[in-house]
Amino acid sequence: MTRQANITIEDVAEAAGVSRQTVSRVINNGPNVKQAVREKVEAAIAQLGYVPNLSARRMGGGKSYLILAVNDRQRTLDNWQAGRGNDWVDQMLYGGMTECEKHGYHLVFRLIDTDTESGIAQLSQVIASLRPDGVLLTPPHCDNEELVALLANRSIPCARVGQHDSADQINVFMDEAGAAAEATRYLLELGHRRLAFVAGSPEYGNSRRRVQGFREVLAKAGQPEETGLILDGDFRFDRAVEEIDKALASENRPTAIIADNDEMAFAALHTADRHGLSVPEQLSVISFEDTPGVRFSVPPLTAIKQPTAQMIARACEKLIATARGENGSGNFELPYELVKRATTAPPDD
Amino acid sequence: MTRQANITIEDVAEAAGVSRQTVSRVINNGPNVKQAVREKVEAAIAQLGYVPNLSARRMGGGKSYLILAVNDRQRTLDNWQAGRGNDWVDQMLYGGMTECEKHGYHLVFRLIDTDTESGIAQLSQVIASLRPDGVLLTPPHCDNEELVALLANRSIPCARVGQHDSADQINVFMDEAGAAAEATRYLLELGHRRLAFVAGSPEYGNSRRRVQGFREVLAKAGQPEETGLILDGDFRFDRAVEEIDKALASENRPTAIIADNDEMAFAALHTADRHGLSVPEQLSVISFEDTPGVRFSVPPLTAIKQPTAQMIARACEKLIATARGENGSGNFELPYELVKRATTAPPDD
DNA sequence: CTGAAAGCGCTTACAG
DNA sequence: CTGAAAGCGCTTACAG
Repeated sequence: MTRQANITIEDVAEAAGVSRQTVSRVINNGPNVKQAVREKVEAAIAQLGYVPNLSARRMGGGKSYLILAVNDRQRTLDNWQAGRGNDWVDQMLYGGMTECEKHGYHLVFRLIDTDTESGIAQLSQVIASLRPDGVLLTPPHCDNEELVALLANRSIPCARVGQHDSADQINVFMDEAGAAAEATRYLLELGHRRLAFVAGSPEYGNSRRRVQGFREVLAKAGQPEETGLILDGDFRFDRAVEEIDKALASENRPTAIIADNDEMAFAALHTADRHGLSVPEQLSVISFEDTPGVRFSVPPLTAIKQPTAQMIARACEKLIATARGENGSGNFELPYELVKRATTAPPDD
Repeated sequence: MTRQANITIEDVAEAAGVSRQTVSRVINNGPNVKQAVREKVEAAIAQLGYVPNLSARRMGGGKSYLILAVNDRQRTLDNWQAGRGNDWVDQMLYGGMTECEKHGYHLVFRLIDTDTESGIAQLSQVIASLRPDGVLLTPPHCDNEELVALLANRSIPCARVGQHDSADQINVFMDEAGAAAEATRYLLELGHRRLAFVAGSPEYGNSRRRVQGFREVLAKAGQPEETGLILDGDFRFDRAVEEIDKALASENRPTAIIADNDEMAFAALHTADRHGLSVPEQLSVISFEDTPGVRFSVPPLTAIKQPTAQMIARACEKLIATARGENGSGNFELPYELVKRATTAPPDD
């Protein structure tokens, strides 16, 4: 093991008997290097244990080899603080780090406010400081056109995870409306006729798309208006309990509930219990997330499993391709899965 | 909002009518700047929306404003892949990101192999490339003297989270032996006389310390040798099931089990069920972690709650202090907590 | 208290 | 196919 620190491109050049420039070509896989020279340089690099200094590369006008992954600040912090875990973040890191590593990139994870004004300030700050080669926006930031415009203005490639079909960019998503539709059809097939959808925040485009998928299936099935109740949640337990409580207390209470996330699905379980309704016999529940708690819940929740890690990985891949001068933009849809567990069954009555 | 991109120190200097040097003094809170000049510069910075370029700062010989947080590669990846969540990582990010942000630092999270040879290679790689101002090592890396030596050799401050009392460094930890002792005493007080401790990997110093705390309490209580059974686990479910299975099948089966992590505690719950033993009536279980799944498990697990986020935050704080030229080294013990839930009770027989 | 100079380790045009 | 020059945006000594 070579213990000597701070080996520079100059050291490699000297050891290989070439110019600094040629070494640069080799480490950047540039053209115009004779095979013999390339090998000599590579040998010197290996022998000295040379690793290019990222800051210098960036300063030289090259790339930063940094991908910035941005997530919703308040929700992430809340989840962490409550010790609730945060599977979405875990899967972001999983998909993002492994993909970045593959290409010699580093992933920097950041939390940014949902409020547009401070979000803009925070994002400007971090991109000015880090100068990432690409920025990855997740919900709800992926729906924020001001953030997207800021990035465009600074000529930083942007990947929107959870955003559909916006032009000239990298959009990675799953078919949210389709997933909601599939969950709805499944409940219909089980025989349910009074369904409720506990929506998350309308700030999230995905929430809107799911509500839409839910509605369309019911309309197509020729169900009357009151078949599909929309409850206005905000992704949180307490608010969901309130809304579900009212719904279950009504005369024509729903026999099945689709929740926009796990926390609200737990709220459904909780509220059903308070109303003395057994799950799934008297109330079916489907969640729109599939975090670890879901599988351990009692009973284990039927849920839509999102391809989070895969979406983030794809976004990073396309961002890196773009940084390399290839055209990475496009729309990439990844498959979800409806995982049937123990909270869904035909209605009792 | 100033949309102009790439504002440099030169622009600020010009706007404020001072030299680049003076601006540098202001942004680095250096001495020797007249109040009036400082204010003029600060106004220019605010007006232009100037944010220093990190790469340039590093290149100029300054700090990188990067803290590298290192975690066990294989275990982290396994947890993520299994969709099991990873509360330790979440809490690392929570404590690390918030603390780093406070000081204008960025946290970079990295996975490094436990195997010393590739671990060394990966760590050299990433520090040569990123040049962080400090590196934070978690178990089991915090116990790896080669890694610590590598960092010392490169003059990069190192904080060991989970390492106790190593000289001349930043060590942050909780009293692992004390926590194991407290859990053990609690079981003894409940009336248990045949206890088992499912140990994690001996690669982890903390595992060894806990086993020690467990043994000492039993010895002090004058319990005979066979009172405290040590089961050799490896933190994983399957292996723990095997070991616990054997223990529960024995004639003098333990009436209480302390597991070195949640997964093995779940294994205890699972195995108890297979043996027709009810928890806590016929078997008490205490876990040495307190991840979200634990609170949702049936029954909810009694557990030692580790101050993970706080330890990481403290480590970052001390690393940043050291980077600033202050002496951050020392030993910092943070408090744990025994959270009593539903898996512990007096023994039945 | 303030500024002019040198240099960090690269890459990007530009020559040859 | 290869090299010499310039420059990226800062900070660190060094002058004054």
